[in-house]
Amino acid sequence: MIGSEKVPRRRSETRKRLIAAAGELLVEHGIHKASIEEICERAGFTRGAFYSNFESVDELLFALYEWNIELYLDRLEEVLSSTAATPDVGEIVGKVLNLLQVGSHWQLLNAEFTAQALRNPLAAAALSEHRRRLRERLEPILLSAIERAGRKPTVPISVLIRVVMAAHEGAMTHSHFPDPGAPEPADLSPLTLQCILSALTTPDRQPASK
Amino acid sequence: MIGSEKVPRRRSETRKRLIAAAGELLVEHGIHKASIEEICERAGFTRGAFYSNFESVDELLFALYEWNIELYLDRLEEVLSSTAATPDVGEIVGKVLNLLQVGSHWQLLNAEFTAQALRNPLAAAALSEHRRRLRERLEPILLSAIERAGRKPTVPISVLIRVVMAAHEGAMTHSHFPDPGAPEPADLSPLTLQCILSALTTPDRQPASK
DNA sequence: TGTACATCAGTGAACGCGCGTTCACTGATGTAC
DNA sequence: TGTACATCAGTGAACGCGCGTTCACTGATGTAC
Repeated sequence: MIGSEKVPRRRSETRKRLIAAAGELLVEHGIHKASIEEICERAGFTRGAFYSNFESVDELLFALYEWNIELYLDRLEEVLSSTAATPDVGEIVGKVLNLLQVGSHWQLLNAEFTAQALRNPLAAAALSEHRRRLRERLEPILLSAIERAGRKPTVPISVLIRVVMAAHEGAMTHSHFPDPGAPEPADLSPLTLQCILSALTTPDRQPASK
Repeated sequence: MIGSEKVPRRRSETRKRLIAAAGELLVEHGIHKASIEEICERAGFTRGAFYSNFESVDELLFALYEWNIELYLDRLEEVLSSTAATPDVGEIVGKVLNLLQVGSHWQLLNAEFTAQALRNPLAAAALSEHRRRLRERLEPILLSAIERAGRKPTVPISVLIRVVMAAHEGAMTHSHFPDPGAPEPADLSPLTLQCILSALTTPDRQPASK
């Protein structure tokens, strides 16, 4: 009985190392340039180990994406527990969304998976599902932050959260390629979120903190 | 003298066909899965023609991106000339930006190049330059549309245009992966742009049209 | 205008290697009795 | 507790092909005289 857990545990450890190696290589020079041999070498296995754990490269890619979604959501939990007391709506939203994007790793993954999802329906479904889970988690936070600021949404909260997430993603992406000529805000996200929140909420009562 | 133009003209035709073939294959299954052989076959050449025209696959990819930027800007000109009379700010901006994104071809290119730009500084520079050119072209249009609506920006126009473009890109990307569960607006872009324009402009005088 | 020569874009055969895929195997771990 | 057997994760050698890269070539086009 202990044994029957031990074998799969080792097996899943191998999967994890292969997935992690694939993730590193994706960041370094893109998934599609990474060979199975390279992934296995990086993970400290021979190529046979790959075929013993995965059917195809695509299966590995999906596993990689799923794994990163879990990481993403885990980090979200962390961030939320440490910012719950922040009163300002724009600030909390920006903080939450930004802390998840430290470095460009997630953006790289996101860009590659978006490209994949635009032509592969299975990948598209995975991406939709990921966003759905993220929205689900963010909705109550956003709503309560808006309430604490003494405002209320003028559109359904589900619409508001989608607009916020989409605009934030665009702002993050664009912020990574700043205009060398114009000395503008390095990060467009706070301003963008502020626009959306002020346009799609309206004063309700006095802020709770006052 | 005529001849000295004729030879390069034929040569550039070959380049064009190779670039076009690479574009088709990028849309179909991603650039990195396309082999030089496949690109040449699609274009109706043998592999030698590739090496006669390009140093490397990367050079071809850059050419592909440049070529699409030209297409993009050309289509922009067309769209602008046919919508110049539209009075509503949000409408004109949305129309202009949306018409450029018919189908998902441009989004696919954009996603792949964004991924590339996140790790390759040369690609990043190309992307920045492309956005700069697009902004340059859009700025006066946006400004005059805002003026016609009797409003004026509350932030520098260069900031406004960046926020608009970034938010629109995010909205377009997210709109491609709708939530199967929620019956929400299929296209998030109009609402998003409306938010930004109402938050970052203020009434100036009566609208010109009234 | 005609002949001989030069240029050069694209051909297609040949080379060879990187790497995907397979598979008989090893040795560690678990199970039966 | 010990012996014999079963399972199964990962090994590593072998196969072979797809494809990147090279290069001597062909034939079309241009140039000189």
